Amino acid sequence: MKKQAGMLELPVLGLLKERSMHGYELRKQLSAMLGPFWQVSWGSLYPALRRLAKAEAVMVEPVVKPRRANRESKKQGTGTTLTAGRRKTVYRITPKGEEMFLAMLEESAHAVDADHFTLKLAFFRYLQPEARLLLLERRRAYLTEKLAQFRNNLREYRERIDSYTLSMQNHSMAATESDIAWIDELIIQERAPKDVRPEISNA
Amino acid sequence: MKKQAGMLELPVLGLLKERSMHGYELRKQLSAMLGPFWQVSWGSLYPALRRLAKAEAVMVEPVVKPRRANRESKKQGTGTTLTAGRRKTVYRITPKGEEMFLAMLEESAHAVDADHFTLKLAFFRYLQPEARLLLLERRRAYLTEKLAQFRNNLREYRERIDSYTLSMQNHSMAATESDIAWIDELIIQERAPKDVRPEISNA
DNA sequence: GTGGTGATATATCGGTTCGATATATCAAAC
DNA sequence: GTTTGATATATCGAACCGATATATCACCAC
Repeated sequence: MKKQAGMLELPVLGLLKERSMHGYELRKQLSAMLGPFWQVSWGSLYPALRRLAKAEAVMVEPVVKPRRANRESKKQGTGTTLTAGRRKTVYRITPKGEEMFLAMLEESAHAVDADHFTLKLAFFRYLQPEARLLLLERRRAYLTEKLAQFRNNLREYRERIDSYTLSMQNHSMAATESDIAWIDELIIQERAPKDVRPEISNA
Repeated sequence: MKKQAGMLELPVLGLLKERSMHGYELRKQLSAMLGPFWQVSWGSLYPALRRLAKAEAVMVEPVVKPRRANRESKKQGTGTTLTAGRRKTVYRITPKGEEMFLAMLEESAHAVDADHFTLKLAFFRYLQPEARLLLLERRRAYLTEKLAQFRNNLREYRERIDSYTLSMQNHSMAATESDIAWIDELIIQERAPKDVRPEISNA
């Protein structure tokens, strides 16, 4: 039904791959990248970071706060307007973490439900075109199967379902069809040659 | 991000309100009602049933299997082709369970995310039109807010997001807009008088 | 200056859920 | 007769959510 199965590891590693970050910023970047429906909770993010640290996929760099102004001397020359100054725990990805990231990204199983697929898509640039197409096709097949299940389901239960529930299922089917159409666009763009530029367009 | 917070109680009580069922059938009916994306796991359904039993919202009726044919006499007259014959645990809703169901259904807070809203919608027929409109408006406001967050988000981060992620966010926004349009339809239908039939339509 | 508010930052707890797995019974196919 | 597949209940560990606690710091009003 929902989502659960070590899902944070992939995006966390993916973000740390670009630059080291601390937990709070990680969460912000996650929402920025995936949209406002993705608000990971602290109760899942921090344990996930600890798991990654334990697996030696990330290194912790406890940052000692540079104490902008000391109690005695109010204006010190060095770094007065630094952005930081607070206790932070910055995480940096390790070579082992990079391996884990790629392994998780390429693994084509489990990439099927909406959330896992979204997470992989966000790091598609690290995959080869063939690997991307594989994931896209799998996602498409999954959605097509769900659509068939919707139809079978309605064929069997339509009479027993009230109008609100029926409207919900119809909307849900339409959304699934829209998802498939979107995947199809992605597939087409993936198959389109990017380097060859037709000389017809003289705009 | 995802869904979690005693969500099964409402639909389980709602189904048992119509007729008593055992766990396995409950799961099937749940999928039939809500569609193929709703496949509750045993690990959440059975504990939920136990919670409900503990709260005296449901009663358990252990059904002794009618042993179609005894070991000695192969063909007994009574009930040869009964559909059952297996150990089952049938759950029946109690008056207290009915109260809980209505209380959970009417409570307008927390009705805001997609899953909770879907679950409430599936039992809208037990609500007054005003209560329905309240939930619909709340859901609409929530989606509108998310849409605004999408736009702010993109305004700030568009340059830093790659094309795959951008495509995903655009698709996600379109889906949210489609959700809002659907809610608007439901609101219109809810406000439309159902009894008054205009005499113009002479089809 | 000092007091309040809100953003930044990390952490933990309890309860819920998932996914996998185990174990049986029974119907029907083979 | 035996294998397969649907029915049926149950449990386990890992992961996740929501709420909550605790600080630090920037900023503004007064």
